[in-house]
Formats: sequence, structure tokens, C-alpha cells
Amino acid sequence: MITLTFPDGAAREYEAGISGYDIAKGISSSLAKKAVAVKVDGVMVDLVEPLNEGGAFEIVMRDDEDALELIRHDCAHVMAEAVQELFPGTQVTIGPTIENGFYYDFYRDEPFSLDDFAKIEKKMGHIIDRNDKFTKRVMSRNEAKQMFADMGEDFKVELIDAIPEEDDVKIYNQGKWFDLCRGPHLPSTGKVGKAFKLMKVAGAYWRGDSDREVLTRIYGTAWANQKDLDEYLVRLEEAEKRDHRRLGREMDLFHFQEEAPGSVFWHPKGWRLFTTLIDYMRRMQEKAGYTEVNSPDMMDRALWEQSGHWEKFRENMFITETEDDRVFALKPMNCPGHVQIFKNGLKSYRDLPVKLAEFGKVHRYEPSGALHGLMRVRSFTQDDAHIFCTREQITEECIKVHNLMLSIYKDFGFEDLRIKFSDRPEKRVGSDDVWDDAEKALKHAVDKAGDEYELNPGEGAFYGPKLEYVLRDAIGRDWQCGTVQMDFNLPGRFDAFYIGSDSDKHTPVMIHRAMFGSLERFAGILIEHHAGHFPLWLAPLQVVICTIKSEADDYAYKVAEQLRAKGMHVDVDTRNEKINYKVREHSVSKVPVILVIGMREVEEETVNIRRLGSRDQTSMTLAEAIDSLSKEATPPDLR
RNA sequence: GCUGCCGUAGCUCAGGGGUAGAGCACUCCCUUGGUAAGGGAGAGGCCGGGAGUUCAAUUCUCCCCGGCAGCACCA
Repeated sequence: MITLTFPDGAAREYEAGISGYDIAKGISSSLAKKAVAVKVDGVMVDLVEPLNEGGAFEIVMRDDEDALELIRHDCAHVMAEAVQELFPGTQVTIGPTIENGFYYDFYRDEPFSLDDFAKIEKKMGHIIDRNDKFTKRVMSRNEAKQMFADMGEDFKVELIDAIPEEDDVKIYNQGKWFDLCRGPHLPSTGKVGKAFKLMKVAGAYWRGDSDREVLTRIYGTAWANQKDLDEYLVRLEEAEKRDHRRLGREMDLFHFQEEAPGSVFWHPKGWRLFTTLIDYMRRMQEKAGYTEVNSPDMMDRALWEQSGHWEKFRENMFITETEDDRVFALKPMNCPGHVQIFKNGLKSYRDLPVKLAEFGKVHRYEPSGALHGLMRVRSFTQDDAHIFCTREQITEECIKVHNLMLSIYKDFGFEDLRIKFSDRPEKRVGSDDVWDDAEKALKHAVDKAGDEYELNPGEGAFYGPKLEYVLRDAIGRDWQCGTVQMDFNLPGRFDAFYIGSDSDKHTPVMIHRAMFGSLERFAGILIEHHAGHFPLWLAPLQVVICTIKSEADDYAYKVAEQLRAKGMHVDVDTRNEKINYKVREHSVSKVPVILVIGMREVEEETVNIRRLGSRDQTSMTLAEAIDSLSKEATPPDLR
């Protein structure tokens, strides 16, 4: 007998080997009809699977959140069958679920085109209408391998080899078609429903290895019902509207062009956003005890050889050679420059910690396929800083950085963030002892700060472990921005030292940290996060004053002058256009505040305020307006 | 970098072997109008670059450059 505990807390005894379906049927036949799977101790199991262990028990219905996973996975299987039926000779590989849908990777000489989608979707519809039962069988390893080998499914053979010894090799059938699969599945293909859509084709490497075959991946989305699918498609459209590349053009912030792939041409308004970010960060760092420096953009290759970058990243560096045969590299990072500044002049332990900050523009020859608007560029500006300190100071300094990080993100409205801890990668410099110490020190600091973090094994920098700060934006996407990296290696490689209280030379520890990460990228994130509707302090053009008739122009200029005197960014629109036209135009370009000035305002010394995104208008005296707008436009750290 | 798709006016896009079209934006004229597009006229293009096929290429083929989606990469 096994004991199953139902969600309401009731525990019931059943014969071992009973299936979820039988249990459901024992409760009511309509329940059995609606059930698609069961969950035992949180693990999803096929509805017809004999249960031999007790535990927390739950019946999963098709409309449940948990069933979505099954719908999507089964949809992937249905798609794979449709593809193999329509395109004989295509090999199947893997087809997992992902956020909002699924994909399946196929191997075929000829790639699929978007035009094939309609055909495949139609065939999928037939398979779903056929409503074949999903049935499972367990095979021996060799039997299964032989079977797939006979079918010419070489990738499946490789997959079977990768299944851990202790696990069964399971095959799921839907009608005659079958696939190697861990399961679980819905009872039958009909339960998949028709709320699915194939979305895109793309290449993907077999097993994520760029040295292996390129497969054709078809992405699809699937939902419990048509309404959810439609809503998802609308969400995608909405996300597209806030694409920073599109808004960058619409709001006249920046552009890219062929001659400078991966480098930004910042327009006046975009650059104002950029400098607003720098001004803010400069104030925050000043308060936190950093000193700002500037290091050369180009340095001799010898320095990069010494740092280890030449060996590891040479192919991603911009190199120049001069008439006298010297080889220079555009800096891909600021650390070596900062170490040179630290080394210049003898440092005492009394000087530590030394915190050098730089808004350093770095160049990296990123692979062409990686470029993506402002998010991934070949030349970008880091809010970089390096803290040189003693081992004893590490914890305190890390905690300071951590707290600074949190307060900064808060100022930008990012409250939801995650922290990842990345430890030693395979390719690295420095001995294991040093890595042990560095990892321990960094971990100790986060633990002491009391914030939770998740492990990200093997993802550290080549010179040390790191913390990564991941922000969640307004539509739930994650962006890794800040990073703190513990470095026990580079200072030694560069022979940096300080004189300790014992009069001996000691190698300082170097903490690398950036908070925006890349200013370009952070600007892009802010554009998408706010969908272009910036809070007033970030808006590059804060107020446009629109006149209704030209007799109001003089007063409009006076209002502008007074707002500018408070440091605000203001335009005056006195064009001979209707007020509707002006309001529309400035709303489209996302100016947060429109002041409308007609004869009424001139006579009463008032302004009429219209905020972006609202049809409401409010009137107030000029003095009141200037006071409230300039307060709102003050950066959060100066309020 | 890899796979696929794309590149026509500032933007969004139509067209198609005989050297080009719309809407918006732009310039000028009329209109001074109270909260998301007033009317009229005009200007604007080496159809991404190079080679090939052809009597003829923006259109077809190949190469290159750039972009998009995904993969790989990301100090």
C-alpha cells in the first residue's frame, strides 16, 4: 500500500501500482476526463503511470499552470512528427520547452523556410485531431541504440549514450511515431489543443558546440487556449514597441551606420541622457570615496601580454601598428591602466584602500553576430573602478560596493534584483590556493551583507571570482549590469605593491567593479524599461512650451528662460501650427511635459501643463510650475 | 564567427530585365487655430558595394559590406 496526501491535507491509502487516472476516476469520472497528469512530491508523472511510492499528491488538469509545460513539450513532439512526415530524411534531435513555448532541432541538408510553417502547422493540426495516445515503453540501451541507428537517427544514438547509467531509456509513442524522451506527457495528442504557432527558424549548434553540426531549430509558442496565445502575441508586439533601437530613432537619441559597426553616433538628446548618467555616477562615486582618473586609450602590446589579455583575448582586440613597427592595442579594459597609476609613486598601507574610477571608453572586437543595438557594441564606456586594498580590507570594501550598488539601482527604479556568484573558470591564471582565498573572501562579504545569491559555477573572470547583479525590468526581462570581481592575480603580474606596517613590500588585492557596466547598454536598458517615458530627471528634453498663437511667444520665451535658469532642458515651439499638431508631435517624441501657452496664460501669468501619457491638463501659476517641475527634475541623490 | 532571412527617398514600405512609386517627415505659400495629424505647391534616390550573365541589371547569378532572428562568444 502507498499513502498519498491530497492538497486539502487528506491522506488516503492506495494499492501500490495504481495509476493517477484510476485515482481520479475513483473520485469522479469527470475529474478523470479532465486530468492530464499527476504530481507526486512535486514531480510530474504520466497519468497512466503506476505509482509505487507515496507522497504529496496532486491531480494536474489541462488548465493548470503545470500543464502548460506538458502542452508545450507535446507540441514539440507533434511538430517533430509533422516535420518528419512532410520532409522525409530529416533527423530529429532534441525538443525542449522554453519560456512561452518550445523548440525542436532538426538535422536536414536543406533548411526550412518561413513558407514551410503553414504546411507544418496544418499537419500538426491533423496529428492533434487524430488524438493518438502517448504511450511509454522502456528499452534496453543497446536495443534502443540499434533501433535509432537502423533508422539513421545518429543524433539520437549519441543522446542515448549520454543518458546516465542509472536512468531508464524511455520511448514515447504517439500513434506510430515515437521519440526518445524523458517524459512525462499528456494522455494524448488531442490535449495539446490548437493554441500554438510556429514563430521562427534559426541555426543552432548540436549540443551548443560551435565545432559541431549546425542544426535547424524551429521555435514555437503554445498555450492552453486561444485567448492566452493572442495575449502573448500582443505582448510581443508591445515589447517590440519599446525596442531601444526603434525608440532611439523615434526619439532622435542615436544612430548606427555601416562605417562604424557596433559603435554609436550619439545625437544631442541621447548624449544628454548619457551625460546625465555620468554626472549622477560621478557624484555617487565622489561621495563614496573614489577618485576619478583617466588612462590611455592605446597602450603597447607588452602591457597586454603582461596582464594576460593578449593571450586570452587577442582576437577580440583592436590592434594598430605604427611606422616604427610598434604594436599598440586599443584598450579593451581599464585595469592595466589603473594598475600603472597605482604603481606610480610608492604606496603605503596607510594609503589603502586606493579607489580609482574612470569612465573609460573601451574597444572590443565582438563577433559580428553578437552586435545588438546599444546592448552589445564594439566600443563602449564603463563606469569602471578598481579598489586596491589589503586582504584585511576586502570584506569591508566589498560590502561598501554592494550597498552602493543597491542604492544606485534603487535610484533608477530597479528594486527587483538578483545576485549571482561566479567561481573559477577552466581557463584561468593563478594558483588554486590563491583562488581558494579569493572565492572565500568574496563569499564572506556577500554573506555578511546578508543578501541572497545563486551560484554560477565556472563563470568567473580569468583572474578572479565575481559577483553579478541582475536587474529585472518593467516587462520582466533580466539584465546583468553590475559586477564585483576579486582579483589576487593581476597586481602580482604587474609587480604592484605597497609598503606594509612591517616595512616590507606586499601585493595589494584588486577589486574590479562596475555598476552600470556599460553606459551604452545601461542607457538602452533604461529606454526599454521606461518604454521611452523617462522620469523627468532622466529625460533629455524635459519640457516643450507650445504657443497657441504668436502673440503668446514672448511670454513663452520668458517661461523657458526661467525654467532653464533652474537647469531644466526646455524647447519652445512657436511654429505656425495648430496646437493639436504640436501636442501630437511632442507626445510622439515622448517629451514628458508639454506647457501650452495661449492668451489666457499670458494674461493670468499661468501655464497649462499636460503630462505625457495623460489627456488631463492642469493650470497653475508660473511660480508654482517652476517650483514643482524643477523639484521633480532634480536627480534622486540631490533631493 | 555559424545557420537562415533582409538591404529601394530621412522613416515605414510597394514595385520589378527597358535606369522608379506611396504615406509620413522636409522646403515654400495660405491658415493665428485651446490640447494626438488644417490646406496647397515643391524638392528629394548610383534601388548597400563590386564582378558576371544580357542588346539592356535596381530586378537574375556570385563575392563583399551592413542589418535582423537564433546559436556560439562576452575580460
